Amino acid sequence: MESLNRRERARLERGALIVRTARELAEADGWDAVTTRRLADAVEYSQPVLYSHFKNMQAIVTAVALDGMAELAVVLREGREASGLMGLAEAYLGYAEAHPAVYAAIFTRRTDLVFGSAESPEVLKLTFGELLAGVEPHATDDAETLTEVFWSALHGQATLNQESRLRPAQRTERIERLVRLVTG
Amino acid sequence: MESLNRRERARLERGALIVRTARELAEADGWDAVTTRRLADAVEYSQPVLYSHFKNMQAIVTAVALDGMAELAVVLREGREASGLMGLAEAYLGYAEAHPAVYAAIFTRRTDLVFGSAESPEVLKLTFGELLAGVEPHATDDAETLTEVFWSALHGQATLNQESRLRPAQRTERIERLVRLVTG
DNA sequence: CTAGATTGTCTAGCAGTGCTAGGATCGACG
DNA sequence: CGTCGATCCTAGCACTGCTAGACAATCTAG
Repeated sequence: MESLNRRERARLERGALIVRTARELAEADGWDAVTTRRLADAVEYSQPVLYSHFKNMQAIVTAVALDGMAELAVVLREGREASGLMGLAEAYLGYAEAHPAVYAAIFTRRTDLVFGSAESPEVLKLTFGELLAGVEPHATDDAETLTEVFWSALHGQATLNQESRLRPAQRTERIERLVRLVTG
Repeated sequence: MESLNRRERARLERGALIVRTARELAEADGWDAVTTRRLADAVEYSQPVLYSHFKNMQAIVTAVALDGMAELAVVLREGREASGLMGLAEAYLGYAEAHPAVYAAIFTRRTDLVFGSAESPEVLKLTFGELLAGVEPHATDDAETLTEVFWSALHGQATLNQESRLRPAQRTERIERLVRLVTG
């Protein structure tokens, strides 16, 4: 399992290159600009190479999403450890703003990964666990449901912010209000 | 202004037919299934006819979104008048669940309508006004910001629900928790 | 009632999309 | 040197949104 020969390592490397490049293209010009031809050009291979690594374009987006989820979990932990629920909220929205394409890949684009089942649960549970850990100290009874409510509220702010549907000047105030609602 | 001759009335009628059909197709098979060819087929005209009514496909989606926003405003008012903030929240999420394609057209699909400016403000302000009217009685100071927080929370639940990322069994509990957070 | 202009509609096509079948190329090995 | 196998690319399919230009229907004027 451990020892991969040169070829296998090269393959893995190239798969990672594809995901990395897709992410860069998406962050630069949006997901609509990430087409198989452009992506293939950017990694300097032809389109079929993409399909030898991923089942389809959707799978590439999913790979970017999974990477992003892992990053998000780390960011959330740091924010929480630094300044509790407020730090958590700031970290969440900060990540969504700093990496809109990745956030879209995780949450707003149609994905083939099912969330509730056995598919790719570890990294999601990790992220949800961070949220739960932040909310738990302030929950009187059902912390899990409260976490879902809190998460939804953050997600709503993230997406509505992204589309400029909330007043930008009140951004921080909205976060504080939300946190205060939960902490009581 | 008032008197439109037969032709102009027929044109208006057909424009409405296009929007109505687009909405039906979207609700039936999702927006990805709403292509210019299928839509043209469904209304029994050729594709160019669509473009004599709308600048592009995006404009058709926008038209569906505007119709939906008006409907949503009505539904929100009814919910609020029937049972206050809880009725408002139920109505909002109920509409999003009952008309997922329309809700997507309004909020999650990329739209060419700018929200903060003079473009199509009436109907949006109407909707936001309903939310504001529901939140205001429970706000101690800045009702508008609190409304944005509340709206974001609803929107988050709507979208995360749609993608089965929240436990379905706790749906009602999440709404109640959210409302209780705001009402104090 | 006819000739001309205007309006309406369609056919056919472009450039781009995701995706794939088949052949070319290149390496390792006998 | 020749063969085999993996790797990769060219070329193409069916689809997308969108549009130019030909055609048909309707209205207007004489």
